[in-house]
Amino acid sequence: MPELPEVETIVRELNAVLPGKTIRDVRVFRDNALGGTPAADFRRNLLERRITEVTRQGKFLQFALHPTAYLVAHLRMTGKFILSGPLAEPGSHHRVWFILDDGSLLVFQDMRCFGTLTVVERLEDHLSLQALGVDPLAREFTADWLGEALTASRSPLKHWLMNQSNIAGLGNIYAAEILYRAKISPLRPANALTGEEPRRLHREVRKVLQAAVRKNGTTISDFQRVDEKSGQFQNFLRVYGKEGEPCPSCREPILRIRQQQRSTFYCPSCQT
DNA sequence: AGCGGAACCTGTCGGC
DNA sequence: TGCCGACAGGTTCCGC
Repeated sequence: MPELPEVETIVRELNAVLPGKTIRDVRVFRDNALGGTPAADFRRNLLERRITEVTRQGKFLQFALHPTAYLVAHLRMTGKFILSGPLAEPGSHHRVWFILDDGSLLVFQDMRCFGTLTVVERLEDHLSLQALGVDPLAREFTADWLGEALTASRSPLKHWLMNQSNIAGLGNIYAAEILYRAKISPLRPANALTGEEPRRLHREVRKVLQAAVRKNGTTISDFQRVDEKSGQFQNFLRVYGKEGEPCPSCREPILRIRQQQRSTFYCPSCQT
């Protein structure tokens, strides 16, 4: 489900309310997300820790805890964090409740059970975080860096953009939207870009992500913010999910193809 | 290095 | 109505 703009939206909203609150209790209703850690250990590692800050790296959320440790979360396809008042019973997709010292509830819910929750002492201990590439909203993500990085791979661009060890945070929707706006075919090998193309791609990565963050992300079927409101960027998508509809620029029908077992939407006439 | 396939789960939608 | 396959904002592992 969520890509960088959706995770960024959640992080901002959590950060507005969680810092200063202490985890009084943890209730695990289904433990798929814990990666084999026994629920009792998971609970004990979080009990009586105070949340100091919520940050993001790529699509990972990081809850910094006092006096020590981090809760690292990945929402995968259908994970959500919802803030709630006290509840008597868990909802059908509630997996974990974090009960806070003011009586409120941070609910981790996840229909498909792909999401992950991990507690580590130091962020350096989290292998998946260590494998991430540059965050596209960070200062290090420059046009020069991108141009250089692209030369190292012959992967199709769509695949390259979604590889989290290159750029951390892009997924299926934004990769398609970025390539459309940059007028570059998703099928082109990464190292085949020439002239101004890397610079154009860099500009669109930044522009699309920043615009999507301003709209609080994209809600297609079920992305929800912390307060259960929707994002609004779905109203600005130009190709994703629009197979057969006319390209906004040239009126040719948008195509849908299969790449790496995912749908890719693009305009075969504008994107070359 | 890169690709296809399968796996992890649940739900929805369209076709017959 | 009901069954069945395809598909879904993700990642990882395995074999060629």
